[in-house]
Amino acid sequence: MPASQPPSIQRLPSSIALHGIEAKRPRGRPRKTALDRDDGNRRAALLQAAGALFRSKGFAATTTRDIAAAVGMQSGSPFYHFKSKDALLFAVMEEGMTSALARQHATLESSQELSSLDQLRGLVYTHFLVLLGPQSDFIPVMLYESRSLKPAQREKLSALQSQYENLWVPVLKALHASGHLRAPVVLARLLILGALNWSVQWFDPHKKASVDDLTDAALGLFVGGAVASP
Amino acid sequence: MPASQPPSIQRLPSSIALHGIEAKRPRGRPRKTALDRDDGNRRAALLQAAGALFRSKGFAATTTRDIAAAVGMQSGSPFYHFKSKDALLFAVMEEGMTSALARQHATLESSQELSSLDQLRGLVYTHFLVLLGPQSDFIPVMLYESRSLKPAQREKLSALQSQYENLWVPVLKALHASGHLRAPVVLARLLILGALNWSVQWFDPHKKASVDDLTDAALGLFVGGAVASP
DNA sequence: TTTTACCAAGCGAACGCTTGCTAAAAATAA
DNA sequence: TTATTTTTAGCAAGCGTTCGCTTGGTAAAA
Repeated sequence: MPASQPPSIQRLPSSIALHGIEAKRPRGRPRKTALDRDDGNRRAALLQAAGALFRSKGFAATTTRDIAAAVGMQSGSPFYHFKSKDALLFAVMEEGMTSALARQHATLESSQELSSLDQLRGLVYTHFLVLLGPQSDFIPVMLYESRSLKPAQREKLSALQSQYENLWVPVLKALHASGHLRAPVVLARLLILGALNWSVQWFDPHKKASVDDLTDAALGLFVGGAVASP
Repeated sequence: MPASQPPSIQRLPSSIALHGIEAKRPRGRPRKTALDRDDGNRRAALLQAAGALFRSKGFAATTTRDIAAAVGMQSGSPFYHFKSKDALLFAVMEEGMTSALARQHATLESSQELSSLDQLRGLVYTHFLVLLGPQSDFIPVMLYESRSLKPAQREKLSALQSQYENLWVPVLKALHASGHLRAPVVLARLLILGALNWSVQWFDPHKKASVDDLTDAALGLFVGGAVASP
């Protein structure tokens, strides 16, 4: 058995630790052969477990040991993949926000020729899916735990966040112009997103109301009895 | 170590100021005996400081030392007034919820003869005040930290909570019947309260929008473009 | 075909520090 | 005095994080 290794080993190659959403294999060489281990999945598993725990217990009340145990690791191991607990939180949020943005972009693109009203329906529906769909703890965590971030991280995230909010503005403006929306656009956006976001607190997939029902109710509430004057 | 605010004035018919939990103070003799627990302002100061800290940092991230320091005490002293950190959290929430209930009862009583629409306006306005008014960290704490409670405590609180929610139902039902509200009453209640509650996340008293503006916007959004009404 | 060198991935004990909470003593009224 | 409130000093548990070390595996040299 090889006894010991040279004294100065550079562990933790820093190029990997902080890499983005999808852990790419080291530059150049495709490292998969024969019995390829499930490699990149461990980092993703950590993200998902952390998301679920942060959501149900809160960030401060979740220990790194909890997270490790949830994916079958020992206490110190998550720190190979993430440099700190904070970094893990940030990664969860960034992942969620990036994915949500992409989904809403797709929604808007595919509803480009529809009425503003149907565009809003698309935004609302996708937003509900992002919040309440399967495996989506990431956005709720972002909504409820961003105070645990360091300022620099929060700044990065709120940039993504206002990008997301701005997607809604043109649609709401059009609805306001056509008389469907009877409230100042800025406040309307805040109130509407609030109503949707809050669903995280009470929505129960086992109850009868579906995401479709929610979408209908929301649209009825916000722009239901409208059209007003031509 | 600042934090003592000037005596804040309430803007609504309120003979029901922050009082809350059973006050067993014999009117004639203000003498304290063994059974007459402290009603001094130290306990209230602890409640208020805890509320502010729980709100800004979260329950788990707030230490009992933080709370003690905020009222100029040493680390062990809060435990003379509250038997545990949990009990302090519960007291904050119960105090807030009791006071909010009283305020809404008063609102409804004083608007009994008005139209359903104006009754809703009263409920919305008072709700905004409870959330955003001066010295009101109690309800936001309840909204965002109830997962930190023990089941027994949570149960007690959610009883108060559904009492609060049920105040809205008759008004919403009437509006639904008259065609002002275009969404199922139950979902409408959840969405509306969500929109209002979320304001805690973005409302800034230094910005131009006032609570009155918010109330107008909310009513416009929810029941704005509706049937012919006087 | 074997050896060598190296790698990513994870283990798990240990460290320094913070936490909620306690008990005794001290201070402050009544 | 006695009763109430606060300070003081600390404990035991738990926290995030570190670090020396092992493991399963690969690629290239021998």
